[in-house]
Amino acid sequence: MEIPAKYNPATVEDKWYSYWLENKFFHSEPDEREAYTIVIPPPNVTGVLHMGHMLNNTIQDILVRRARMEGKNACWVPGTDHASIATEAKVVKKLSEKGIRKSDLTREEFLKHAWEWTEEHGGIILKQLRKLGASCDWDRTAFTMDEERSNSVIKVFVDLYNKGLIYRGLRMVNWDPKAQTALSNEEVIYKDEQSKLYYLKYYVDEPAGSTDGEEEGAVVLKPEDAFDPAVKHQILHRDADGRRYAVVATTRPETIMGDTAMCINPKDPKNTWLKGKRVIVPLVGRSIPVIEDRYVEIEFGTGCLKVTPAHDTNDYMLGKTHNLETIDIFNADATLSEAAGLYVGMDRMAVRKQIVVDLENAGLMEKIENYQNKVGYSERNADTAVEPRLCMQWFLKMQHFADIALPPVMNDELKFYPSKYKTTYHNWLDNIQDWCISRQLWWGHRIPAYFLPAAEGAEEKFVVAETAEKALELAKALPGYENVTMEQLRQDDDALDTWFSSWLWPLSLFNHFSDPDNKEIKYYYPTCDLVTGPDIIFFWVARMIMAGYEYRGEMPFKNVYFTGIVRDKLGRKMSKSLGNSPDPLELIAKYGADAVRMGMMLSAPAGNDILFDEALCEQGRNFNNKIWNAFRLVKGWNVDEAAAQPESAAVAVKWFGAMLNKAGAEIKDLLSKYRLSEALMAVYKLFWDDFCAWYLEMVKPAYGAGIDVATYGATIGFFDSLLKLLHPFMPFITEELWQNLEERKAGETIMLQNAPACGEYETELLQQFEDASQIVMNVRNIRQTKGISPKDALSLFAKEPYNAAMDAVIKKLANISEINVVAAFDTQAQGVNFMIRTNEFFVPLAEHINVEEEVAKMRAEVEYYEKFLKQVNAKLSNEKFVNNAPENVVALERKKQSDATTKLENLNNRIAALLKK
RNA sequence: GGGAGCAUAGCUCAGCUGGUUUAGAGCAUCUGCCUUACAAGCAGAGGGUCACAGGUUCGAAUCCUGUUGCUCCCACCA
Repeated sequence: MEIPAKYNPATVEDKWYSYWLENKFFHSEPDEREAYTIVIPPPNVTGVLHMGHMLNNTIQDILVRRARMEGKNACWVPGTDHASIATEAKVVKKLSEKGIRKSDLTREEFLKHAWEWTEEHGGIILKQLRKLGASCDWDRTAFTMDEERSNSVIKVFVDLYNKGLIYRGLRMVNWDPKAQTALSNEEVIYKDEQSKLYYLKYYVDEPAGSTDGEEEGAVVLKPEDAFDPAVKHQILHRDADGRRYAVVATTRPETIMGDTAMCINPKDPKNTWLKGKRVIVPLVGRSIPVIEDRYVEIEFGTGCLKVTPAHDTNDYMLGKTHNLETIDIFNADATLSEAAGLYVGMDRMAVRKQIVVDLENAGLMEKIENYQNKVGYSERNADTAVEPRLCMQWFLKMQHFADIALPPVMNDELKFYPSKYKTTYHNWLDNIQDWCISRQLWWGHRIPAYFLPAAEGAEEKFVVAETAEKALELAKALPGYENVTMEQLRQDDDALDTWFSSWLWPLSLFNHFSDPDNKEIKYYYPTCDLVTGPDIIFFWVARMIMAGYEYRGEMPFKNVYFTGIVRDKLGRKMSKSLGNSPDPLELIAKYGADAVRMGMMLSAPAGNDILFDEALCEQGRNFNNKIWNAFRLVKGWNVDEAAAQPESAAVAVKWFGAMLNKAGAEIKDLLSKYRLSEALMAVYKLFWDDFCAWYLEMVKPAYGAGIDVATYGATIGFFDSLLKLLHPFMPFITEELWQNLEERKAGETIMLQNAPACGEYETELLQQFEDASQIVMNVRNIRQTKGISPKDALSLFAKEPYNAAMDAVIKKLANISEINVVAAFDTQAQGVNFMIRTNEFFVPLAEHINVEEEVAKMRAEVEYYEKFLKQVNAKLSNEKFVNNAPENVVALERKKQSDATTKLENLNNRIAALLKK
């Protein structure tokens, strides 16, 4: 059979993925085996695969495949998230391209479009996951808005409301004016921005020339004067007409129409003259009081703060404490409302530009400074600055959940990898804020609250129930509402935050809420590992833990593996605008899925960011090719029934068997600690270095000769074990080669084989081989430096004591004709000597020797060992060391001492012998 | 402003409770090879004052303190 010299992934990957699907190898049903469960972090239903998914899902697939090969009943449940705000934004955009505005549609019409979009584009990402080999149980594919998941959400909402944990309240929320919805605190991303600090003049509401409140020593500042915020005396401003004014620094001059007070710190010496006065809002002309509150930072700006309770969280708090009026000057889309009086209908950003001009023209602008501040942006609408806005929203009380979710993580019942995220988790739970769960969106789970007709001005009444029918029943039970009709009930228009469905994911996937005692949830829950990014530790991980304990009294998963963020090789985040994000599918097409998986894993220790470089995929591809060619070699051998097993092969088989046991145990240990990249590196070295570079070279028959039965059988067995160790990392090539390694029955797969058992091994054998390989490398080095071809056989002298166990191997790999064990080397012979540990070796080389060179080399060694010995001696002559250090450490130092002494003796003897001639 | 983490070879990282011959790996580099599995390869080699400064200790990359430089998270300084 002729096998091509290069591995071509494209020809095998689809074939084996279909084979796995046809045979339902990914499908899991509860049985008597131990369950191993992972629920996928559901990607956005309309999303496409990016490098982050590639990393995350590769890790999950490795864990799942490994678990399967450990005999566990592995179940990886896939699904997608409805991602309410992101998806709704996409649908709105698509509709607007067709000239349709959302406001022109009814809720039902809009949802019809959204579902169409979801069905058309949804699930593309799940198809893409197949390309990378993901072994998800596709029969279980779920969606956060399918029937079971939706019912779960509604049940939970009603339950939490009945428990008194959900409430409705007028609060300052983060408003996304583009999507026109509230956002949770977690959905706001703050970015540093270069902006301006505007210094506005607020004239005091008093006649020109007043001096009321001024103390002696008060300084009258001119606009051009430098302003020192730390001054300890009064500072005031007076214009040419003798009118006094205060200066307020603000980044948002467009909000002055909503000002209802000016605030100073009562302890601020600069501004005491303002106490009890009223000032006039520039341009607007409205008179507002000066209030005092210690919240104001004395040294910021001028120490005067404009208070706009409707448009700033802190100002809102101030407004509450000081009973200030609240003037909401913005519409929902952040244009100015009638209440503003000025600039009505203009967008806030346009108003900012215009009002600056108008203030300057009116002489009300003291100065403008450059200023760097933080501006909040919507996480899902990246170009939209959020606006603090006061409105009625639904909240979930979080303290109860923080209380139940903190202990299990802190005491390691539920483990985080890496554990540093425990601190992050702890801090967040310690300062937990109530969760704003309502969104003014249509795409999502509609809040099951129903408002009742109420008299003008009376407080709105509502009932919360799973269905409108139940709501009506509840309503009729209320005093005065006995005759209320279905038509009079009005369901809340808002939808729930996406994460309000995601936090139930491990529960709702196994139908906990419709049937809490069902067989599946009992079997698969708690799930085993969760693999996700640290960026959603609050959004998702923490909240799943809360829901898990609240509804099942049990953790949702035993371990959380936090992946890093995929960056480019310069350490920059991958982003569309930088164009530094490769398309995973293109990479797979170019290098093969196995190679890309390996490329991702090579540099991805848990929790560390991975600096992705396409060169890593190349390394993966090269490794695939290496495996492929090893296979070609082995399958190309002719088995010779009559051939006896050569000594070198017998030794090689024994040695590699030991090696495999050792590496297998190491790999198992690394995997159990989630050190996947190190586990992969261990397999890589085992295959490339130990198996290919050493073992195969040792057993390789001479050209044209056949291989004996025993060696061939052992080699096939080793290859089989290696493929199994590799399979979780590189599923496709390992299945392809495993299927061709030996006759297989229909329906067999490497996927369901047990990982090689790792038993005891002889450490002595490994040490002997270590020495032998050192000898081989020394001889090769001699050949290289002396220009001797590997084809010319050399002879080797070994000084007693010497263990000849590996002689056959040394002869074969170093092309040595004979190994002579002697008591002393012939001082007359020309050649090169070397040492392995304290053993001396000598290669006679009649004509290649330059005595001076050899002596110089050995003298350098002498120098090295003398220095070394001096250090060791110093240690050993230190009484404190000998008395305090543990016995084994002292013994080791003595061994070093005697070894170094022997080496020095050897070297000096050899130098003397060389020079004698 | 608060908190966490990091700093070891050109790059990416191991180095666990301090002691294992004056620090390891992969990649990259250099030298020699188209040797009959593989040039996507083979053989060999070079490369580090473990960020800096103190301290603890018989002994420190490892523990402590400080300094510097990065990274991330949280927080309402207009």
